[in-house]
Amino acid sequence: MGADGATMDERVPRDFETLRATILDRRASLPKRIAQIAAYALDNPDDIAFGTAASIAASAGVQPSTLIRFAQQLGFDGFTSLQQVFRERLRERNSSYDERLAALRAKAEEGAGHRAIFDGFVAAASTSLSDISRALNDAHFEEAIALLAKAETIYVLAKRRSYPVASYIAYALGKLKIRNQLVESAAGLNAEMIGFATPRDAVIAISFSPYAPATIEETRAIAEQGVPIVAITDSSFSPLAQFAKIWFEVSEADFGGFRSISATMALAMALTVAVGEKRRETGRRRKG
Amino acid sequence: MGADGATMDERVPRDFETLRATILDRRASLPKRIAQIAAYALDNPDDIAFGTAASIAASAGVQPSTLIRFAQQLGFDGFTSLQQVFRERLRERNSSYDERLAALRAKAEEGAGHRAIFDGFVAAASTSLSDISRALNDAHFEEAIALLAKAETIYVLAKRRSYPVASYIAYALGKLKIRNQLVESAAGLNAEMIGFATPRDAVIAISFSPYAPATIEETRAIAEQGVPIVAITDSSFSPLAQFAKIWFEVSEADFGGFRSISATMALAMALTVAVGEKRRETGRRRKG
DNA sequence: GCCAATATGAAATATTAATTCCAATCTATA
DNA sequence: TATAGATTGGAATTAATATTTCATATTGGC
Repeated sequence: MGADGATMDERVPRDFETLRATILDRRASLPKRIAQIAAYALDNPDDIAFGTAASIAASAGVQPSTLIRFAQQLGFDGFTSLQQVFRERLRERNSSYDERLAALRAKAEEGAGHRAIFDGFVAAASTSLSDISRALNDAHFEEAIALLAKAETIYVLAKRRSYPVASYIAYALGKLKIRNQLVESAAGLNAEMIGFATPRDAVIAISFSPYAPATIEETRAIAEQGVPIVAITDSSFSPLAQFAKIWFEVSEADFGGFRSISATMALAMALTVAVGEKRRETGRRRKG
Repeated sequence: MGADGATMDERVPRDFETLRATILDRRASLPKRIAQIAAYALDNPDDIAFGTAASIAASAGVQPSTLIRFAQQLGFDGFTSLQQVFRERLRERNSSYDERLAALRAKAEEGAGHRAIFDGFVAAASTSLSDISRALNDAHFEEAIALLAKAETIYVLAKRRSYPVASYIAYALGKLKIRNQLVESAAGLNAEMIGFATPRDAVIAISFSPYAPATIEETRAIAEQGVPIVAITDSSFSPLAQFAKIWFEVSEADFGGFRSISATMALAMALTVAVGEKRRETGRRRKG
C-alpha cells in the first residue's frame, strides 16, 4: 500500500495553473486531434467550464470521444473531472472587479486580523488606479509632456509622503539620461539649489494635503524665477495649483489613515517615460 | 397576434441584474420554500451556475421540484434556462476586468500616443496588485509582522528602483513612532550604520533583479551580525532569499521596460501599518 | 373548524449528456 | 510496401440529470 495502488491519481492537476503548465509541457508529444482540443481548451477555458462534452467537441472540431481521451491522458478519469478544474478557476476569480474590491474592502473594514490590513491597502491602490484612469485629462497630459520634454533640467520637488514618488521620478529620469535635480531637504541647501533654475528648466512638484510648508515655499520661490511648473496634487484649492502652469488632480483612496500613492506613482512613471519618448522623437526629427 | 399568444416569455429576465431585481421585488409574495431557494440563489449565485438541480436543492434544503417551480414562477421554462442566466453572469463578470486590462494593455502596446503609455502603467500596476493579492502567504505575513514588531530598531535597506519603497516605509514608520533607520548610500557611511545593528533589531531589505550589489553586500553583512531579515524580492533564486528569515516573492508586471512597484508598495504599507498595530496590541497587553 | 386553493415532498419518467466500444484510418518502421 | 501500433470517427450504451406527476400537507377565507 502507499504510493501505488488502484487510484493512480497522484499527479493529476487540481488547479488550472498546474493543468495549463502540464498541457503546455506535453504539447509537442500530443497526437493531432488531442493537441487540437488542448489548444482549444487553453484558448477558451470558459467554454470548457460551461459547455457539454458534445458542444465543446463540436466547437473545437473534434469528436466527444477525443475530448474524453484528452482528459484521460491528463490523468483525469473523464471529461467531468477535467471540467471541474475549469469551473473551479471561474469560481476563484468569480466576482467582478468591483465586487472583488468591495469584498476586499469589506473584509478589511471588519478588521479581521492583519490580512485585512493588506487587503485594505490593495483595495485602496486598485481604487485609486481605476479612478485616475478615468479622470486623467489627455490634453493636460500632453501639455505637461511637451513642457517637460523641452526643459534643460527637470527639478523634482516633494517632501514626506510624496517624496518616494519624487525619488522614483529622479531614478527613472536618470535611467533615461534626462538631466534632473531632486530637491532634498537633507543638507538645507534647497534655496541655493533652486536659485540655479532658469525659465528654460522645468519643475515637477508633488504635494498632498496637509501640504508640506517647505514644498509650498520652494515651489513659490521657483515659480517667481519664471520656471514653469507641473504640479501633481489633490484638489484645485491646493496651494500648488496657483503656481503651476499645468496641474493634475489625483484623488487617492486611503486606508487606516494612510493614503495610497499608486495612482500618483502611475502618473509619475507615465509622465517620465513619455517625456523620454518625446525627447527621442524630437531628437530624431532634428537630425533627420 | 404579437404580445400575447403561446410563448408568454416576453418578460423573462435575461440578465442577472434584472433577475435579481425581479426576485427582490416579489420576495414578499413568494411561498416559504420558494422564498428559501430564492434567497439561496441570490446568496450563492456561483452554486446555481455550476451545481445540478439535485445538489443545489440539497444545499438549499429544498426538493429539486421546488427549484424548478421557482424557475417557472420567474417565467423560465425550467431550471436549465434559469441556470443559463447565472452562468452568463460569471462569463461576463470574469471577462470584464480581465478584458478591460487586456484592452488597456493592447492599446498601450499598439503605441497609440502618450495616453497609451499612461494606460500601460495603470494596467501593469493593476495586474501586479491583483497578482499579489492572490499570491500573498498569510502565514509568512504574520511571521514577518511578529518579527518586525519586536525589533528595537527597524533598518530599511534598498537602492535604486526599490529606494522609493524604502523611503516610504521609513516615512510611515516614523509617523507610527517606530524607531527606524533608512540605510542610504549618500554619505558612504552605510557600513558604520549597519555596524550598530544587533540581533534585537530587524531589517526590511528590498531588491529586485538586477539586484543592486550594494544591497546584497549590506544585507549579507547585517545577516552575519545575527540581525533577522525580512526580504521583499522577486524570486526564490534571489540572493536576498538566502539571508532572509522570511521573504516575500512579489512579481511586478512591467511596461516599456519599467516595472511597476505598486504591489511592493502595497505590501510595504501593509507590513508597516500591521507592525504598528501589533505593537499597540502588545503594549496594551503588557499594561493591562 | 371546514373547504378550496395552494404549496410541498418524493418517487417515476423523460431527457440529455458522458462514456465506451469497435471498425476504419493513419503513421512509423522494417 | 507490408504490418503493427496508435489514433480517430461515429454509433451504442450507460450514467446523470431535469422534469413531471401524484399523493400529502399546509394555508387562508368563510
